[in-house]
Amino acid sequence: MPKPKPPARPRSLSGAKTTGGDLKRSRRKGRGANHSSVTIKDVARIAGVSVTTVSHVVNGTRHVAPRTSERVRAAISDLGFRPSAVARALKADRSRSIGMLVTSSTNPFFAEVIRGVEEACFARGYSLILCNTGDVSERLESYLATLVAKRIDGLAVMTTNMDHSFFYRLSERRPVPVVAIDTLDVPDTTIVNDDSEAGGKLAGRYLLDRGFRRFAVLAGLAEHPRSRQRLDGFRAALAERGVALNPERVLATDLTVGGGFAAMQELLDRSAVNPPEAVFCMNDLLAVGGLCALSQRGLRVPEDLSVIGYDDIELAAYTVPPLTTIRQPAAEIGRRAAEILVEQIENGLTAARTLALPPLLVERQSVGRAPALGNQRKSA
Amino acid sequence: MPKPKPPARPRSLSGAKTTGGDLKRSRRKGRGANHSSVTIKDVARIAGVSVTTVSHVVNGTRHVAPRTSERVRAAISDLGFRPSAVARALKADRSRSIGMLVTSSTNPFFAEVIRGVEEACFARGYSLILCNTGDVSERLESYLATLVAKRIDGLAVMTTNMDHSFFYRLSERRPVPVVAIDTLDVPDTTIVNDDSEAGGKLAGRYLLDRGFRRFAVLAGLAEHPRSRQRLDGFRAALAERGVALNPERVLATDLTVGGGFAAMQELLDRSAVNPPEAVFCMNDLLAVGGLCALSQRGLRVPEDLSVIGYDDIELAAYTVPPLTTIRQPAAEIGRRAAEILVEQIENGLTAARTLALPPLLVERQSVGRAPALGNQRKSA
DNA sequence: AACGTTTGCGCAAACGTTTGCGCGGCTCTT
DNA sequence: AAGAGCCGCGCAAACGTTTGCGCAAACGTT
Repeated sequence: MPKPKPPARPRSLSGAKTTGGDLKRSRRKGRGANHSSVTIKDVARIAGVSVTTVSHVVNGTRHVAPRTSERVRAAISDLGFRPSAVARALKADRSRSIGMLVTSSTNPFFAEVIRGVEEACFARGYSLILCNTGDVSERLESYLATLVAKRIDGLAVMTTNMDHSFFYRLSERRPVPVVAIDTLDVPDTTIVNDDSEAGGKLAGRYLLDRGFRRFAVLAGLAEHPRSRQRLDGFRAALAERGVALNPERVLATDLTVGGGFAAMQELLDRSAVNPPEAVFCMNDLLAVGGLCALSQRGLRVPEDLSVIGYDDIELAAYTVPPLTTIRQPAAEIGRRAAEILVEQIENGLTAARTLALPPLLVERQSVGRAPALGNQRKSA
Repeated sequence: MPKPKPPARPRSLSGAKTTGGDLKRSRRKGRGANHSSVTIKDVARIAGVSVTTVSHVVNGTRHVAPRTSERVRAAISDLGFRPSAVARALKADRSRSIGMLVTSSTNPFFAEVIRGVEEACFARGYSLILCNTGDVSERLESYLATLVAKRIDGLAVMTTNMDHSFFYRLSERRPVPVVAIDTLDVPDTTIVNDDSEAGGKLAGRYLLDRGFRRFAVLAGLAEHPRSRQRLDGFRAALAERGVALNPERVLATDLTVGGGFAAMQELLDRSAVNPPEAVFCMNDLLAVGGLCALSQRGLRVPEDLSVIGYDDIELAAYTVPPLTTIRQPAAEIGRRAAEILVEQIENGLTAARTLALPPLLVERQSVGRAPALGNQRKSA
C-alpha cells in the first residue's frame, strides 16, 4: 500500500469567475491526490482564461494576445499539462495511431521493416500498435477488432501466409487506409515491396556469371507469393542463357532457419549423384540453416557448394562464410509503406498502387566460381 | 502567424464531387457513406431502447430482459457496431494500451522479449505501442511525451544504455506503472530479468568442467549492467576453483555482431602468445561476430578455441558450429513483465521487486574439451 | 386491497478536447 | 461624433461512452 505522493496538483479551486452554480466538486473522479491528470480546465482556471483560449494557444489555431498567451503557457508548464490524446481522438475522430499486423516480429527481416515503419510513423506523429498474428486467423480477427475499436487511422499488414480472403473482407467494408507490405496480388490495396523478380534475376545472372549451371533452390511454401516471384525471376535469368532448372531441385519449405537446415539436408540426400553447384535460398534465414547443414555434412562453402541468400539481414555479413545475398532495403520498405499510409490518411485515399523497391546484390564469400570458368574475369 | 491548416479531411471516397454551398450532409460528420462509425446511439435507435441499455448489454453490467437484449444484439450485428475504445478510454481514464520503450526492436533477443510482452498484453486485452528509442534521449523524451498524452496505462522499458536519471525522472512524477526489463539497479521500479549472475556462473563452471583454464571475455560496455553482472558470475565461478581471469582478456565492446567481430580480432591480435582456450561472449550476437572473425583467421571452433554465448537467440542453433550458450527465457521474461505490469495496472501499485528468471545452459558444439583432460568423462 | 419488493429500463451528467458563433471594446475613418 | 472594422476572447455544443439515480410496472405478501 504505497501511499501516493503528496498532491502535486495545487488545485486552488473556485475563486474564479464561474457563476454557474454553487456546488463544486473539489476532486474529479475519486482520484484523490493522484497523478498528473491535469486538464485544460485546470490550465484555464490558473491562467484566468477560458478553455477555448488555452486550446488555441496550445494548437496555435488563432491569434492570442501575447500577454495572455504567456500566462497560459506559464500555467501549462507549471501544471505540467499534457493535452489528452484520447480526448482529441474522440473529438477529431482520428487517433494518430496506426496498427501493424505482422506474422512474427522476431523474423529479422520483418523486424527491420517494422523498425522502418515505426520510425516513419514516429516522424509523422503517429504511434505504432504492434500485433503479432502468427498467421493464425482467430488472432488476426481478434486483433483487427481491437484495432478497429481503437479507431486506428491506418493499417499496415505484413503477413506471410495470409489468404486473400482476408484482404477481400478488409476491403469490402474498409475501415481505414491499408497498406500491404512484402506481399503480392492483394486486391485493391496499396503494396510496398522489393522487386522480387528483379532480385531473382540478380541472383540467377550472378550465379551464371560465376560459371555455374546446375542449381538448386530452397523456396518458400507454395502459398508464399514473394518467393514464387523470386523464383520466376531466377528462372527467367536462367532461361536467358538457355539454362534450365530441374524442378526436383526446387524444395518448398517454410522460410525459417530450421526449414533451411532440413531442406538442405534433404537436398543433399536427394542429389547424391549430380549435385547442384549452387543453391539459391529465398531468404537469409534459409541460407543460414543451409550453411549449418552443409557444415554438418562436412561440405565447404563455397569450395564444394555455393550459396546465395535473399534479404541481407544483419547477420548475413557474419555467417561462416559471410553470405552473398540479395539485399532488400528492409527499413526503407517499411519507411515508404508508412509514408504512403500517412499520406493516404491525411490527404485522402488515392488509387491503390504497387511500389517495388530495387534489390541489390551484395557480394561476400559464400559464392565461388565454377572451376571450368576460373579464368574468366568479372566484376572486381 | 500559422494559418490554420486546411480542412483536409476529405475521407469520402471519390464518388461524388460535392460542390460547395449545397450542404446537405446525409451522414454525421461529413463522412459520406463511409465506414463503420456507427455509434451506440444508432444501435439504441434501431433497437428501440436507450443507450444505457445498449451499453449494459454490451458490457453485461446489469440485467436486461432477454427479449430486449436480443433486439439489441441483433441491432449491433446488423449495424456492425464496435464500441469506440477511444470514448471508453476517455470515460474510464484507461486506454488499455501500454507503451514499450526499447533500444532497438531488431536485436534478436529484444525482439523475442517484445514478442513475449506483446503476447501477454494481448491475452490480457491490452495493446502494445512500440517505441524504438535507439537510446537517444531526445527520441526517448519525445516518445514518453506521446505515450503520456495517449494515456497509456503502463510502461515497459527495455533500454540498454539508459542512464538512471531517466528512471529517476520517471519515478518522481510517475504517470503510470512501470516495469523495467533486462536491466539492473533502477530505483523504486519493478524489474524483470534473467539471473545473469547465475548465468555467468553457469558459463564459468561449464568451461572449467571441460578443462579450460585460460579465458577471455567479450563484454559489453562498462555501462551495461547486465553484462557486468554476468561477468561477476563468471569470475565468481572461476574463483571457486582458484582460477583468475586476466583483466586484459576482458574486452569491452558494444553488444552487436560487428562489435563481436572486431573485439575477437582485437583479442586475437592481443594474445598472440598465450592465447585463451575459451571465450565467453556476453551475448550471442557477439559470439556470432566472434565466430566469423575466427573463421576468417582460419581458426577452428572448437578445436582451436572454444566459444560460449549468452541468450540463445534462435540463430544460435544454426551457427557454424552451433553455439553452446546460456539461454535466457526471453519470451518468458517478456510475458512475465507484461503480466506484472497488467497486475499493477489493475490491482494498484505493489512494492517494487525484482524477478530474476533462471538461465539455462544449452550445450551445442562450440565448446570443446581441453586436451589435458580429454580422458575425463562428463555429461554425454 | 394495500403495500413493499423486484424487475426493467431511461435521463442526463460527465470524461477532456475542439470549434462555430458571437459579443464587447478598441481604433480608425469620415 | 458616429459608424465600421478589427482584435481578443468566451459560450456551449459536440465527440461516444459509462453509470448514479430514479421511475414505472409487475409481482409477492399480508
